[in-house]
Amino acid sequence: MLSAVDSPETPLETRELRYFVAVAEELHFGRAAERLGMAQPPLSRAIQQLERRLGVCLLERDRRGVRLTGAGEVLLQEGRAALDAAAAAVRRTRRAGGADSPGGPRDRLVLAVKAAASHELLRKLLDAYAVEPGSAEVEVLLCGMCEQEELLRDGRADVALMHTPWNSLAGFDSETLMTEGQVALLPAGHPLAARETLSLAEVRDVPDLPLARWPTHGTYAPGPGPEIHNQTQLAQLIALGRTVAVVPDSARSWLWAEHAAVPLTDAPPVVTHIAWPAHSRSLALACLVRTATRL
Amino acid sequence: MLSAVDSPETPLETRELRYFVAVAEELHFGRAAERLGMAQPPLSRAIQQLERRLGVCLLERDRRGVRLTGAGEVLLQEGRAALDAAAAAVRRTRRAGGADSPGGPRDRLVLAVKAAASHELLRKLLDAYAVEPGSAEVEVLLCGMCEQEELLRDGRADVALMHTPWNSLAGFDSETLMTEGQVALLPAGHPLAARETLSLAEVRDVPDLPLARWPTHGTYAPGPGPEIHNQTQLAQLIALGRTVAVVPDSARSWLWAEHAAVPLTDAPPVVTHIAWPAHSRSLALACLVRTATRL
DNA sequence: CCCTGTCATACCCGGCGGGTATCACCGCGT
DNA sequence: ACGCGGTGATACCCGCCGGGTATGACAGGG
Repeated sequence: MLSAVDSPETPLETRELRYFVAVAEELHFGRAAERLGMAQPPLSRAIQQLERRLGVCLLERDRRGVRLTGAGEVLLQEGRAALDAAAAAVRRTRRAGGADSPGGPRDRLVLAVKAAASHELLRKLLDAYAVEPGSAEVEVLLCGMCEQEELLRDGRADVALMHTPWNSLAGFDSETLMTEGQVALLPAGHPLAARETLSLAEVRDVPDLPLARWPTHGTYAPGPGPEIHNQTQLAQLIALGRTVAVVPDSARSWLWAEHAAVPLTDAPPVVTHIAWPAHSRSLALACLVRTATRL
Repeated sequence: MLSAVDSPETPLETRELRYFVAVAEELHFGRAAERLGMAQPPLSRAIQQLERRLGVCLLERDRRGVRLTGAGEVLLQEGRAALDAAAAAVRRTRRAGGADSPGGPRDRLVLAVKAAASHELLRKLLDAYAVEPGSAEVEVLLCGMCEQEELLRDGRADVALMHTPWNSLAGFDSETLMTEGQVALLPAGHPLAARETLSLAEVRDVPDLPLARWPTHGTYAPGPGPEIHNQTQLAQLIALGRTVAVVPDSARSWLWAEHAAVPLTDAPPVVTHIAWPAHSRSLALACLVRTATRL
């Protein structure tokens, strides 16, 4: 009631964002406070202050738990992005601080790649880049299926190999490297393994072979198939005749004798991109991108 | 190859970022402090703390003034982005707070358009959108030549019409709307006005007609021509025979009798895009984009 | 009913962000 | 050469606010 409209530019500290994001993710003040390493009352107070400062109701406190309002959803998303940006600022500054050359910052690149991605492309890229004149040391950061975006956003990586449609290129600069089709991966002895081609619908409807489920941003879509954590596990399950999977053509390079690959007619093509944070101005990065597009 | 030990994750408050950005932009602690509405000593101390926390030297204090180190340049750029993200979080949350509909946030869109942009496209877009089922109220925010990117980044706008090569689409999602050539705009009586076509080199080298200079991000490139602030001024100067300008085809809609437009053979085409912050999930926005791409 | 688990309130304290006064240092003017 | 102005750095103090502990209000469940 006192400072009703204190609003003219109150820039919102990252501490407040961290607090809100924690609460919004946990939907529970106690757990959020624990995660933040603090007590619950000051956290409650901080969120209240935040709501008053924004003049917006962010959470609906039902006696039993907490729910996000529409504005809360927005702040959760935007707040995560802002926190990522701040974290990226710290990481990139620290990295630039080591070797201090005013013209072109950092002579080291962190490249994020799916652990399950095609090894061949990566190998060719690294080999070609290593002999480039402007090349820098490249640290390869192997990650899970959908982590590249986060790594790039929060500064843990400088550049990534991404695969649409699984990764989103939103918010990054990117160049297309290659396009490939997809194949159904099934046990060699299965009746469908003899087919020349298959459709997605056929693969999905095999009664004795539930389609394997990959994690998307840490969570698994509901379904009958097994939850896949890594490529070896998937290969094993297919060899055992327990599941079928839809994978890019390049997965053929790691097929077992017990596997069969059948081209899919209507699966979306998988496009490999090299992506980096918008507005990057590192010479080493530009050189890597150039090398990649020329491979 | 292993990442070095980052210090125990000190997430960097936006206050510190504001301080550093101010100092980095002013390159002067006194002026920066004044701009921040505070005294100089605490600002010095804050920057020192920041440098110690990051373990990086950001500024080179020469007795006379201050210069940025390489790491400082990085932090300036990244810090601005992070501050924009935080500001955007505040603005978008406030806007979402008004009408609280948990499914689709905000039923109002702010569209940023160059004041000098083609009126026709905008008119068609707004008319077509108004009759769409999922449409929202659209506030048109007229801005200068290069402000759309900042408006979109810091949340003052939800969507923008941009024109490459002047605007950069880096960091945004976008769709292409139209492509047009460019023409030379010169006084009707000028000898070159009778030509069928011209080349950029010819336009640049007219001795009595220096090429007009548009601001790029608030600053003017050096050159002999007059500095242009708005379309009316440009039209006047051309009509007076004082300058020549290179403008998109669509500028023909506002030609005066005293003007002549001659197509350029080698000018880069101007592409109009509709762009919005990556990861926007507003239904109203999606509908606007769909409308735009269809007309 | 009481017990449990939730978030909110009340109150206190210490740290730190910010202000004032001052210093150390250099370039420059006469 | 010397003082002067202007730079950023240091010293010190204080008030605010972020955070902790204790407790309250209120719902659901045994």
